[in-house]
Amino acid sequence: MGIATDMEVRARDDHHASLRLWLRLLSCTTRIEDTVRQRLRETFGITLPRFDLMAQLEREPQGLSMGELSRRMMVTGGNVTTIVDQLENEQLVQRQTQAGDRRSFTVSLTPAGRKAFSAMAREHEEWVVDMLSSLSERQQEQLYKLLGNLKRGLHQPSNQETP
Amino acid sequence: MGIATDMEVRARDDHHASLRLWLRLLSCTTRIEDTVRQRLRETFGITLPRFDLMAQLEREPQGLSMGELSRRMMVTGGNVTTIVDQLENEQLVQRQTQAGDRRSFTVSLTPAGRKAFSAMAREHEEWVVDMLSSLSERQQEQLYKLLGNLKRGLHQPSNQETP
DNA sequence: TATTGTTATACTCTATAACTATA
DNA sequence: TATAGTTATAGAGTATAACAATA
Repeated sequence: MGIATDMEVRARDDHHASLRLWLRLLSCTTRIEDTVRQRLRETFGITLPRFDLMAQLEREPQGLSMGELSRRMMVTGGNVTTIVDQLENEQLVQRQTQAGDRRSFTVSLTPAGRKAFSAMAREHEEWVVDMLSSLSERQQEQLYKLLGNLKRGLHQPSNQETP
Repeated sequence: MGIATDMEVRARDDHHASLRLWLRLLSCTTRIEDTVRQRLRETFGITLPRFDLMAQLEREPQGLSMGELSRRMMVTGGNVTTIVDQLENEQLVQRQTQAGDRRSFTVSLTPAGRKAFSAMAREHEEWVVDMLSSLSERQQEQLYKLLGNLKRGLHQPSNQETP
């Protein structure tokens, strides 16, 4: 499984502060992500991509097309087909044909899927709350804001060919 | 390639603030990591695990055993064997037999490996500096400190069975 | 027996590309 | 022709387990 390399160990004194920051960011995230992944598997026998797909559907009770799922998950279509096939086998999601365009389906959670997802989401949230609990509410807010700035900065690839 | 799902879209109003923070953390990290991975491949034809292994060796000029590499990279031994095999084929690292214990080797960078790594590391650092450049120096410091707190908190699994 | 490392194998996640059926 | 989705395949990246050589 691997519970996260401590990549931060790579940082050396002569490295730029930004690099140290990045390695620390990577190290924290990987550690949390690996824990979540492992617990989702152990507790619910589900993988992160499948959990994510169900989360997408939970937000859209009216359902989503395969293409829209593919776009939202930033994953190519073939992969969505595979995940939906699995979840459909377990009767957690359903494909419904669309009137109007017979090439396309609407995928949505089944009642069983909604129920299963909500149990998983509850646990998942507890894990995350617990793992972040070493930061005060105020610190979490600060972190949230800083990451917001970072994220906005990443939006434009920031390849400003220095003129 | 995939340049990072925007997982943050999963966050909903009724979700705990910690969950939103986690999704944002994941989203930022994934986006940077995917970019780095892609550029390492395009620019140097190298994967992240191979880059990481070379980084480990660069920090230890006297070399490391396979087992120690496996521990530091938090990856099982078979995988280290594969990576070292590849890098040895390209003459970037070398295995040297140890006097004293003939089961074990010392792996270290060759001069060519040192040279190649230092060129890659320089570029890599530039990419990172650029991607983080939307944050001021002061903001980066703040972020670094907050993540330090978080990381310390993660060290003990924080499974404090609430009494 | 225990340890170091290798080999063989499998599974998850992702991508690309050829294909089918509609439109 | 173009689009929605599927199938087939490949390649990272990881794990486990059986194995060989040495301690």
